[in-house]
Amino acid sequence: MDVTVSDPGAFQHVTMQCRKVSAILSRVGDKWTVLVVMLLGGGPRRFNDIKRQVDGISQRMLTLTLRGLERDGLVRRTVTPTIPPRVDYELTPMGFSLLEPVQGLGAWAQAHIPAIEAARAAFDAKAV
Amino acid sequence: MDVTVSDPGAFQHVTMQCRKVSAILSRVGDKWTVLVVMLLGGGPRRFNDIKRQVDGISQRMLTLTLRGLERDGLVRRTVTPTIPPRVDYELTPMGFSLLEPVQGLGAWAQAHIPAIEAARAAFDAKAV
DNA sequence: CTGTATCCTCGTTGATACTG
DNA sequence: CAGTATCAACGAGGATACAG
Repeated sequence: MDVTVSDPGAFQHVTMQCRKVSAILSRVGDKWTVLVVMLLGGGPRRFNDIKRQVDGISQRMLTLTLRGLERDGLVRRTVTPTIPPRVDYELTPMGFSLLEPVQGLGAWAQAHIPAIEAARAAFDAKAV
Repeated sequence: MDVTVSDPGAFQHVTMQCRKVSAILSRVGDKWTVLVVMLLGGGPRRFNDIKRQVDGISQRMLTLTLRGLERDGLVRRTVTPTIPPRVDYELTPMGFSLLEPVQGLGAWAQAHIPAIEAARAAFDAKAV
């Protein structure tokens, strides 16, 4: 992309855009969203499947997370009105397209875990 | 990377890793961190320069954000003990390396703003 | 200029219980 | 099974004042 960061001035007139981008980014930094998206990257899942695999998430939070993703058009919710009801969640094409940049960041994070932990240890050591 | 998401089973044994990655990702989703990192991508800045350019950030939050970045080894803090004191912040090599994946995600976000806003409008319309 | 120290509020989260 | 409703607790964040 031509989003050259080396131009400081570029930040003056994109503030508006930055807000929106920042808002979207915050969803990626969300405690559960990324985990759910990554999981759904493996294919459709039912509500309780997700709940079981995303360890530690509460029913409430899973509902909210899925609603948010659905609202943003990243996930599609399919209800099969049987008894008991069955609801499947799956990534939309846009949801899948998010997977790539997220994995890029995930790869960076994974690659730098040792360096970051070392830096923290060094920092904390200095701070007594 | 070989982080194939098409393999559902891959999530069973990387949970531990996922936690850490998720924690790092949450910093990217942080309200201010990304903005500061992007700004510093344009070169070293002084405390108040950042405060002015990252519009809306409080002194307290800027301090905390910079401390966090410094602790993680992403930003270097240089104090010049003059009167009044002068403190410069700049990205470390690791900080710069973060720029690339972050921009990847930023580009995705920017490219999908219209689609997401449309999806939200459609969703909200249905919900009455 | 560059922080630190309090206080206080608001939003987010989790636990729990209930419904279709 | 797949939610919704309600409530309590916690922590992030802003405002303000002060310090080196």
